[in-house]
Amino acid sequence: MAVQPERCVLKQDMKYDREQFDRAIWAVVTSIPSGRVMSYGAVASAAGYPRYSRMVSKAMTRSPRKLPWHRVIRSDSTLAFAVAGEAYKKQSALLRKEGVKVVEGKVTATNHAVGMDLDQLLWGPATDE
DNA sequence: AAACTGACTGATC
DNA sequence: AGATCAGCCAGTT
Repeated sequence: MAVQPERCVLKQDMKYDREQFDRAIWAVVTSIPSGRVMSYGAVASAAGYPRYSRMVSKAMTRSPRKLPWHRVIRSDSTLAFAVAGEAYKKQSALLRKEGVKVVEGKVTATNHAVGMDLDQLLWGPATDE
């Protein structure tokens, strides 16, 4: 099905301002609770920038503060770094330390609800209770 | 300025 | 389930 010609809910003629964008992204990432994860796309949308999933990582890299970057994963629940790479291993370790189950580079459950369906695994301000 | 590059995604096969 | 693909959009060559 052809989902989304209508570009979700947000500003499609908004002007991209990096400063502002970064702040919004940092705020969302910071709000992800320990033991929960969120996809790049979900972070972007929650920040008010649907379709900007690819920019999320850039914004996080630019952050002067330490963000819980390890809680951001792909929408298919896999980790975004190269398998076996340093970052990949670090992320898995950090997540597991928070009670998140990571199997073969894939988050199978968070400590919020072990064994839930993939859809419900991703935490977001809009979908969380 | 044009081409190439990703810590991405949803659809399709 | 796993691989491919076109679409995505600013950043980097």
